[in-house]
Amino acid sequence: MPPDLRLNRFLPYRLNILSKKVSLALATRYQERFGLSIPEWRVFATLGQEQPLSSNDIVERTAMDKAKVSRAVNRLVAAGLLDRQPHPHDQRLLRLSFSRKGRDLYAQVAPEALAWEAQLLSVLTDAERAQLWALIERLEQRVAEEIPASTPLSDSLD
Amino acid sequence: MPPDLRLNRFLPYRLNILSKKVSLALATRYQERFGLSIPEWRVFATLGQEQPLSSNDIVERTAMDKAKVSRAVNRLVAAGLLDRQPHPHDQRLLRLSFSRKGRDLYAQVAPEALAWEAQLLSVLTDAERAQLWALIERLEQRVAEEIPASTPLSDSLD
DNA sequence: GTTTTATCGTTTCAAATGAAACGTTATAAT
DNA sequence: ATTATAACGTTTCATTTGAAACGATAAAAC
Repeated sequence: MPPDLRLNRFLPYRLNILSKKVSLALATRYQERFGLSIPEWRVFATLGQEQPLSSNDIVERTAMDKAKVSRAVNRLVAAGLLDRQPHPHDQRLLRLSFSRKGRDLYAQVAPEALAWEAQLLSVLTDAERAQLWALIERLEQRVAEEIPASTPLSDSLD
Repeated sequence: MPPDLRLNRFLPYRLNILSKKVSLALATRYQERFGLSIPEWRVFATLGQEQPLSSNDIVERTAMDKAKVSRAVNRLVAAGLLDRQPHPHDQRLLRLSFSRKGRDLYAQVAPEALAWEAQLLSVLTDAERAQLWALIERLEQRVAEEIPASTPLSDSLD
């Protein structure tokens, strides 16, 4: 008797596919309209929340590899979207923040990202949306117990 | 006024993190206990559903790149887990199926994967689990509308 | 029947990835 | 104070990646 593992009812599989599709759909827009790669967008959006931030802060908040963050930050600085200053009290840290140009771009990108998300979530009722967040929360907390804290979540895992 | 994009309430972001964590937790087990990488596991599990399958069938079912599938299949064949035969009526196709060894391994791996998933899902009630599947289904269908059909879902997208 | 055109799986190659080593700066231990 | 240890961000380098080119087979067009 074969074990009853149906892939389309296997959570890791379905989550992976869903997550990829969502990322792909959104990434296409970032790329085409604003020239941002995914890692760049992640860094950029993170700074949209809170500024200034060190590279390491971004690593923690995005679960990206620090080399990847370093490269994305460099590209964003080179593109004139971020300012990078040394931290006054700790020379190891960077103080990353939006440049004027970065702030302007964020003001364009963020509403569009939100609108896109709203459109996606419009297939759900308010109650279902609330459920969704609750479920994600619970699952993430549960799975985090199995992972040594602060393990970088590499891309090669899916 | 800054746009109100809170990343921990932004679905693409949360899905990506959750998906990565789940994959990481599970991948660690596959790797340590059975020596299977993620792409290998994906191919392997897909064949667990249905046999024989061509490489292309696997590409369609897993949303993996065909080069990646090709390489994973080669490794699995080299490891003696799969049999690869030419298709009798179409020389372009391969007929991939479990070898004896592959079937034995699957009989070991699959129940463990299911048990792990059950443990993860044990934080949810039956009703919540049903909700989860329904939500995933709806979202995936919705987002699929924005993606040109059969776009390969590359890893670099997260 | 011959010639396109399409499909399948592999291979090639440039780009992206991430583990580890590194230089630099800060903190802890003695 | 000196020394050892740790943290931050960059760089190096071997591996993985996927887009495109490829050879081989099949189907379609003519």
